[in-house]
Amino acid sequence: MGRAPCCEKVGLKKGRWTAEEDEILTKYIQTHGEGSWRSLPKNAGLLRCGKSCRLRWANYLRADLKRGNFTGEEDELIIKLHQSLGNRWSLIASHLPGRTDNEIKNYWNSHLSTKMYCFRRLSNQSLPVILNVTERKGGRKGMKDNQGHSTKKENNGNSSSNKPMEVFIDEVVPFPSTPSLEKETFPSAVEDSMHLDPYEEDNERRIGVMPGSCQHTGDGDGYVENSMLCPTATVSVVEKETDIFSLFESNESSGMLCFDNILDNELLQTNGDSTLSQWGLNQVSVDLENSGDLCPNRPAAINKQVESGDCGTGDLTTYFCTTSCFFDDCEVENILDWDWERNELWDEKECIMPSWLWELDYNDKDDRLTLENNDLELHGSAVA
DNA sequence: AATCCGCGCAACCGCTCCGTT
DNA sequence: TAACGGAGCGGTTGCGCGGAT
Repeated sequence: MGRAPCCEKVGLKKGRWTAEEDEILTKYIQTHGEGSWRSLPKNAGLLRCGKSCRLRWANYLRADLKRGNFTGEEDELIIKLHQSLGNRWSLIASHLPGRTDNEIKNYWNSHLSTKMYCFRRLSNQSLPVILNVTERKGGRKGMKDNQGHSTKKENNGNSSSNKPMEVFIDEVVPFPSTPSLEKETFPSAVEDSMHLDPYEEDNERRIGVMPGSCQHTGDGDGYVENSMLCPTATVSVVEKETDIFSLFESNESSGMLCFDNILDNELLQTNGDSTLSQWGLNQVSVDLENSGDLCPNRPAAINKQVESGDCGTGDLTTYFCTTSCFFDDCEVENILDWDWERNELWDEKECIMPSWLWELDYNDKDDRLTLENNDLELHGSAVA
């Protein structure tokens, strides 16, 4: 027994709104104001469901709506808010004047979420795997046949409605979680990109690329603001027998295991001898007020905050970085920053896009971001 | 020129929340 | 306190445009 319909559906029009309908709805709301959506269609003389009227008004006809592409600032804000709030689109929209929840949701699903490179543990596999999450493929779907029936195939109970985000797996690669698994296949692109053989003499050492983020951790009043400033690819060296995936907490909403989950949980509460540093990551605190000159070794967003002076007395901000860029005065080996304008990952120092992160068959070694042996030494000594 | 395919986005659906009776 | 109904939210669908073949 289903739920009673929200309105009498018989005889109601569905589908795209016409200009005439828009005009009727707009004039009615301008005269009578918003609200009473259930009775509105009847009173206004529209053959539409009240919900449909509300949606049309809220998402399209309202005068205060902003049109046009999302700006870089809006992108950043959406990412940041989504990190904190999850899929609460209406809440996110309330922070972006002129943007609707529907618009932001669509934008997130089509632009922002699809380039995330995430880790995921498949339920039927004992070994963690790396999934290459690529952009959504497939054109029209669910087309109707000429009788107007949906042609969508049944999926044997694996309803996509249970999956918040579609994930397309190009390649599944077993991830060696401990040295005892050292002969497992290692992601070729990762291995290759390092110009290192992870299986040579020093077998204690293991190289991995973890998609990550710079993490901004509040203002000293005990509140941890889980806001992501930028996703930063972190090159880390793992020296101890640690199952990285034991650190991951399942993302409740998507089931994806993302690097941010690590930062959201245990790593935020760690100290110098923690698992954080085992992974070649260090927590760096910056005194925003007294930080002096801008440091190229910091994430750009931190420097931007310092530069703008957008901070109060004694404000501290914290971010995580690889060991090689831990010290402000040391030589930076690599800081990979997401370029929201280009929608690409860039090496801030070399000004190149490390395409090996996305293209597993990338062959042009000259343009490739490299991690030389001395980087490895730097990682190793600092971790120790 | 015709067809296919990828994608953006408007709109629908079903559920939950919350105020009222 | 329970029942009811309106409003709002988030997930999903599918239309239509434009580029590729």
